[in-house]
Amino acid sequence: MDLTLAERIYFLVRAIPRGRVTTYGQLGAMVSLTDARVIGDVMNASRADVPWQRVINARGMISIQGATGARQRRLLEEEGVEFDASGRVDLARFGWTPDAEWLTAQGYKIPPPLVKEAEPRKKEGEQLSFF
DNA sequence: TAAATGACTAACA
DNA sequence: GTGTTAGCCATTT
Repeated sequence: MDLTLAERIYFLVRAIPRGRVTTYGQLGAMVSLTDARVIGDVMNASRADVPWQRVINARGMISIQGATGARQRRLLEEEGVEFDASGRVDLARFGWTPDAEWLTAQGYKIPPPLVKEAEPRKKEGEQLSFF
C-alpha cells in the first residue's frame, strides 16, 4: 500500500503547530494503535522534514536518552516550549490536539483527552476546592 | 517462521 | 516522589 502507517503518522506530526507538543499515546490513538511504542519507532526513523521533536511522552517528558534527547529539548525551547525544573512540559499549556472535525474528515480517530482530568478524591469527605 | 527490540503507558508497590 | 511489571505491536534479525 502506498499510504503506510508511518506516512499517516508523519502527516499528523507535521500538523503540530510550532511551539506546541503532543504525546506518543495521542498519536497512537489517532491512528487506532493501542501501543504508543510504535509511534516511537516511527519517529526514530523520521526524516528531517518531520517535526519529531514535538512528540513527547505522556508525562510531558522527553523519552529519548543521550544526545538526541538533549537536542530535542533544545529544539523545543527554541520554539518557545518551557520546561520546569525537573525537565517536564506542562501539557495543559503546550499540549495540542487536532480539531476533532478535521481529524474525522481526514480519517483519523479522536483521541482521549491529552491531559487527564482530576481524579475524584478517594475519600468521600474530601472535596475539591475551586480555589 | 520465531525471537528480539523499542524515542510507550498504565497500574502497582 | 521513584522503581518494577506486564501488555502492547510494527520492524528488524
